[in-house]
Amino acid sequence: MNTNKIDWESLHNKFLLTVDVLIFTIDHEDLKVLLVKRAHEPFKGFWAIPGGFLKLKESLDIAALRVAKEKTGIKEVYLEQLYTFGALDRNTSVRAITVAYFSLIPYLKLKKPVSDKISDLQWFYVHKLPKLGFDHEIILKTAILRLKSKVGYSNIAFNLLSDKFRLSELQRIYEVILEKNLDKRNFRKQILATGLLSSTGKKELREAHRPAMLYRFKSKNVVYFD
Amino acid sequence: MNTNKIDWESLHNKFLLTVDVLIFTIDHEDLKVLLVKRAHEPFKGFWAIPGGFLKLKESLDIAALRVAKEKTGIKEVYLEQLYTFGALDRNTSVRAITVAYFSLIPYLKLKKPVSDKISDLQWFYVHKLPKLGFDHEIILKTAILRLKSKVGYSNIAFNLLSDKFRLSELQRIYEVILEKNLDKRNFRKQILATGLLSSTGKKELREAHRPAMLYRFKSKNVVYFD
DNA sequence: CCAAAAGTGTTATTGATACACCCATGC
DNA sequence: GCATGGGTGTATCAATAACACTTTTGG
Repeated sequence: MNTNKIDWESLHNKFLLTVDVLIFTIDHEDLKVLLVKRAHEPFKGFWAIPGGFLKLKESLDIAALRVAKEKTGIKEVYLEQLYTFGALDRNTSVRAITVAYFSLIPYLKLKKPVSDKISDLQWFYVHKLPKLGFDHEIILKTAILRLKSKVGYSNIAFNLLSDKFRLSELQRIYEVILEKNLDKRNFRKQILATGLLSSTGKKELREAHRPAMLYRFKSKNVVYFD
Repeated sequence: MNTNKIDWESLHNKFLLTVDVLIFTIDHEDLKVLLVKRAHEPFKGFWAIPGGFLKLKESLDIAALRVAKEKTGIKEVYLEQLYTFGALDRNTSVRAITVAYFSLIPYLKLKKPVSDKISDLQWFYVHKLPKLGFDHEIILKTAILRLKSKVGYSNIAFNLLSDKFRLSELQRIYEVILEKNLDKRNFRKQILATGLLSSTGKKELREAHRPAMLYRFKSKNVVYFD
């Protein structure tokens, strides 16, 4: 069997196969997602999850990484496959299958506002969303649910902070994702008990309160708890 | 934008998009998976996970259901999307993307041995597997892991039993999936505490021991615990 | 009466939750 | 000295884990 001999017509292979990437970050307010304003039909003018067509010589993971890099300018990002959406009515024109990924980015790595020129790329608070095209509201909800549940049994949320941080910052990340307040003492006990953090020994100064000890992650590799 | 005008060549859309379905059941021994012997290249003669090409007018879920029905003859099966596999080296010839699902079937619904004629369809204990084609060992491992973890926080395992059953049967299902023995008293306490079972009031007789109370699931809808 | 699976409660351990005050710094 | 967030320990409660004997039936 040779690639050249395949009769693609007969394989009923007329799908668009796209990879969409939900790019999340958490600022001092809330969870944010990066959206693009569509320049073409269908859903021209609507906001949508960034994505692209899968290339022939590209794995799904690499395609997702490419999209994430293109939009954020960051080379190393946390990426995880979310779900594949393939209902019949999810696109208005052509049959499209989308493999959705989500990505977590530390807010501090985004100092330069993402693509000044391209104003059709914009961060939105997930609780203040515009109208989205396609079935992207469903995809976004799926991603937020996954994030919320996975935070409970893994260290996935570490990927929303850069190397040095205060425990109170980490706690805020968890509070934003879980949408509830946590007890400071219990949080510290538990997070330190995982053994995944180490103190840098340094303290953050120049603020009008007692300086906080800075911690770092021993590794950002995802670890699953019981 | 009109479907007829799409230039499929230019979209680099030369993928095979398949839907593979891992069909599981548990007999008196262990967890089993249904495999097919491949009649054609690539991997001719190897055993593989049943699957098929996605049809143009068919959602992913429906495609998976079709495959599951074809192979088991059962209309209503539990199905769940597992993961989408799209590495470059997963197939020897053509670029193929596979959306994998898994399905759980009560052993008793399989009374008639699946497709007598088609001896290239066969159940295998997941701990006594033949050599599999493609990347199907990885897919299978992924599925087993998912099943194992999900049993811990959902009632997904209910789908491996038919309507009436003894608590000891249910316990065996859990033990097989978790690959460890459970304490009878604790298991009963916990499973009854979910409120998802109800006693039928009837007992199973004609066995050389004290007859067991038969239970049923109030619903097989998947419920997630904390 | 023997074999085989059904059924049943209590205790100990562990993990999760609730809760309030002093500390170090900048201004 | 006051405002601000940093840092710390204990007691209660809930969930989980460990553990052994009696019961009912068929043969």
